[in-house]
Amino acid sequence: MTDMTIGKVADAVGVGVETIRFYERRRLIEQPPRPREGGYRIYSDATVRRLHFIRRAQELGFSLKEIAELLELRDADGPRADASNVRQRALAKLNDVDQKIDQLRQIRQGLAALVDRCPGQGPLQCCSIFDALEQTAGYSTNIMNKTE
Amino acid sequence: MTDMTIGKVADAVGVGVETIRFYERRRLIEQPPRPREGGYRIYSDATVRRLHFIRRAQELGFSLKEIAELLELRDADGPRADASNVRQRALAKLNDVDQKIDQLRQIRQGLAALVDRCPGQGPLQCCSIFDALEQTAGYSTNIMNKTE
DNA sequence: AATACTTCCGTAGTCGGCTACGGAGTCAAG
DNA sequence: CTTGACTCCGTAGCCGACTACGGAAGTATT
Repeated sequence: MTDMTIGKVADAVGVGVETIRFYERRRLIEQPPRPREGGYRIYSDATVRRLHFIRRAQELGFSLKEIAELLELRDADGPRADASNVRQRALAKLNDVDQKIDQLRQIRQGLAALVDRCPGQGPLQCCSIFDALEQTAGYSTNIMNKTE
Repeated sequence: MTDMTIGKVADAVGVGVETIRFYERRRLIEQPPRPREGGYRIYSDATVRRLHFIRRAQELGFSLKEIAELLELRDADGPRADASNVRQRALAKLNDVDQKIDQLRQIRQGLAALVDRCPGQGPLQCCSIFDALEQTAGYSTNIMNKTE
């Protein structure tokens, strides 16, 4: 594996160079070691993986702040980690995640219902996609019943 | 139905007054009729429904820009309005959502395992758990939601 | 060695989506 | 008719997450 300088890492992870430096400033990753002051940053595999994690988690709807918390949880691996604290935070996160999943399920259901009711061709007046979304009432989406 | 002034509408739709004016500036809704210059805005049912639509669509993961496009499509009420276009967007979103749910399940599982294996004391060493998210390989969900 | 490319840094700008401010004008209840 | 809540408007600020700039210095290529 060649020296992973910032540009290569950026390509590998699928983000911009500036974004990586931005994450560094935000303390999401450490500044990687460099040969002498002012040299180029050389990234370890671990850091590259960490960056992958950050992107994935972001795709999942976690904010950078939340991601920092998740990473902290993992970093708490070690002799000084206060396990009960970690456990508690893990539980809290688990809760968050469950909520997110629920929310996404609702969204999914809504979209599925829309797709289902939308003919996919012809003028829009025949497409009830908008009607469903205009309902004042809350989530009374009974149209769909087979989400899984 | 009483005169729907902006505050009532805001309450009904579940957004702030400023948000409605913001949507107006963004051309998501028209400025509603008012009794003489400088009077209060009085909202029609249609506009209130439109606002509901906007909120719902947002919950479904559409950005304001995308919503504007959807509304435009509908406003172009007539032979040129193409439902398949709308349907396709919805399908794309549905796909995104499904992927997100899958990944969240992975995280959930990881967190659950973490909680499970960490009894609340002692050092942690259960943290290869987030590995799934660190995988380099694989698809890259388009976080930016660029549907084009 | 000369050239070309990459990275360095700090600061500033952008974009989406609101949210706040403040001093007027409007309207409905008492 | 006064009071007080609501609304008017424009502009400014905020937050999150980047993205751009530009000149200097570090590497790589030939």
